[in-house]
Amino acid sequence: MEGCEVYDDSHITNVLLNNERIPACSSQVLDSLWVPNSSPSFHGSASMVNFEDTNNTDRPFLVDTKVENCNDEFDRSSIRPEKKRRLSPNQVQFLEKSFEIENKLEPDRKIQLAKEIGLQPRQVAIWFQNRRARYKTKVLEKEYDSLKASYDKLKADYDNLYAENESLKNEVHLLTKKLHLQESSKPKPEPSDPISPLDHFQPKNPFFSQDNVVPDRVAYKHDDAASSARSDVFDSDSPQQQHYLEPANSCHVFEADITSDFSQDEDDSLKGSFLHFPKLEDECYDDDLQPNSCNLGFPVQDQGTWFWQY
DNA sequence: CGTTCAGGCGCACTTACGTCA
DNA sequence: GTTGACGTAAGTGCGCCTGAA
Repeated sequence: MEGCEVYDDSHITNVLLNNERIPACSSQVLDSLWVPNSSPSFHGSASMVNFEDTNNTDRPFLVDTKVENCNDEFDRSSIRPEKKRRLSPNQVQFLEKSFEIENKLEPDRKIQLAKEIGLQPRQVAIWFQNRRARYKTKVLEKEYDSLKASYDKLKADYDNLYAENESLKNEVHLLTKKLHLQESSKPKPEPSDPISPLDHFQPKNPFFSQDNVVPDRVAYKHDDAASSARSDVFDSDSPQQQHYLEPANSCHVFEADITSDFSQDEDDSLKGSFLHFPKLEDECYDDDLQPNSCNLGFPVQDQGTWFWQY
């Protein structure tokens, strides 16, 4: 490896002397700092002492290093605190290359690396530890970005489908209204049938309501004239049409007919969600309710063939 | 063979320093 | 010269594993 000859101890020592701005201290001083039996916690820092800094911060984890014969006229400054030193670019480059090969350290490899770049094995271990943490953070950030992009795309798709669904529901409702108006113009049924089929149409349907008391449907009251005109056509007492009492949601238009087509099980399983369907005005992203907001009341088995096509 | 204990390691979290705008 | 943001070396605490007693 090309770096091997670069990172011998003497080189690192020279680097410290020349590049770490160590003033008139002899190499003896440095040698004293490389004593291998110093506290294990500070092997690394001991090799990276910054003699220029005379600020003595009270960091309990920093070993005070005696520096002898170092032009020191101040007694206090003869006791130097450990200072954190950045690894040199060459050391970092070497460690990076090693990290690319294998991001975990075997003990032998750690010692070997430490020798080659003139660091303490503990420093190498710490560097790998921090490097793994940084790598993990980057990976997590990438995954987050990817997931967020997926979410945004799905949400856009959902919003488009929701809008399309609303449009279709409105269309269905208008057509239904038209159909019933046509039927109402037909001859009256036999006297034996006291309740006209059209009577099933509850005036409480938001689009036909006259005595609408639900606050969020106040807007429909502006259409009182029209709805009162229809109210003489539609009877309001049919119990079969209680669904229309539900919150304003045009997707319930078909409910009466559809539920009659359901098997009993399907009916039971779906009733609850029909009865709790949220208002149109609500942003309805609830997972439990969402499917029903789009099914228009059609049987589930039918939806499978056309609704979830993508 | 099972248990205990020390030592090492990795990870998450934190602190403090160095650098730069 | 000061300050705040940011990157990073290193400390701390915890859990896990392993080998020796």
